[in-house]
Amino acid sequence: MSGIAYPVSEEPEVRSGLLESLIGYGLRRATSRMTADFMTAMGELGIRPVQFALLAMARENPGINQTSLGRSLGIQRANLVPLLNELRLRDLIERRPAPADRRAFALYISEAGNALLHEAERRVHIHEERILSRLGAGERETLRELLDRIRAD
Amino acid sequence: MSGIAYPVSEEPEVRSGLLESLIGYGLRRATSRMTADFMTAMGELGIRPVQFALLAMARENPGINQTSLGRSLGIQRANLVPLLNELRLRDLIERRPAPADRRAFALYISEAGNALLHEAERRVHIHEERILSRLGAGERETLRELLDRIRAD
DNA sequence: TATTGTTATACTCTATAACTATA
DNA sequence: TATAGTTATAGAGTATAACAATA
Repeated sequence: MSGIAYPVSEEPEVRSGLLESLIGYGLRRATSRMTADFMTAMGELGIRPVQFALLAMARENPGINQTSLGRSLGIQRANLVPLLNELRLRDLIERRPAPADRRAFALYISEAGNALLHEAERRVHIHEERILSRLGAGERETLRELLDRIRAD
Repeated sequence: MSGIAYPVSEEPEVRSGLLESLIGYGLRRATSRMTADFMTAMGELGIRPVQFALLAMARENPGINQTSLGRSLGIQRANLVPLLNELRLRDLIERRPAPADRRAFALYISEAGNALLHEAERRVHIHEERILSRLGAGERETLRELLDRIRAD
């Protein structure tokens, strides 16, 4: 007997049976690939996923405050501070005193932020189309819905 | 007109239409919740997702080397070093000279590693059952398969 | 008393470049 | 020349505790 035959010049296959059976592992790997391609898609725009999310939320919720913004994105208030500082330094968002609460700030996307988000959005759609090319429209909707049910508490 | 009526003592709903339409965002949020609950499930075992994956791979692929291990998990060789050092310090994995290549090491899960992985695996299944309770068996299989298609290149 | 925003800090994950010893 | 493992380092994500100003 010559033992197990492997294809010439390939190493023995690596097993990962347990991991492949876990949804959590599949989620991690899929998210990792998605994030890497997101960064490629943004290229010189210098927009990471978090920043894209912040700009999108600022556009859709003009005047939102930091606590509410953080809660809706799952980002802690403390971690939001440097993220928003960077966006303000780049003049992508603006901050004004909140009218009814002198502790809080009202956040707004700027003109430049709107323009950048518009281009980023265009690229995100190309990016998602590229990564999800193996999924039909119905499958994408199914996936979105299943992911939502995992997120919900 | 009194304006839009909100439920008493709740803040106005936050919109996130764009983000909710993106699979990438759904993946990030679902992974985030999954990871947090994974950590809770492991409790005092002190096992993070990466370490769980390393132990599982070492168990299923006795004698695997670091490069091959890293490639199959999507971890760079350089980042693997401190991770494996920690597992070796805790006597969860062992390293021996690779028989056919004096540059390489052969990795093996230890007795203690096997015992710990066994308990971790038990908890992981409880954890996945808890998070995926809203998904039927067919839906879980569908999700696994869709995630695999996203991971593939 | 509770909440908003902030600072400081510590861990972890990820990416890159450069080195050594072997192949 | 290429590969296995290592070191060093830097950027980014995430978590906690504590504080000042205001509610």
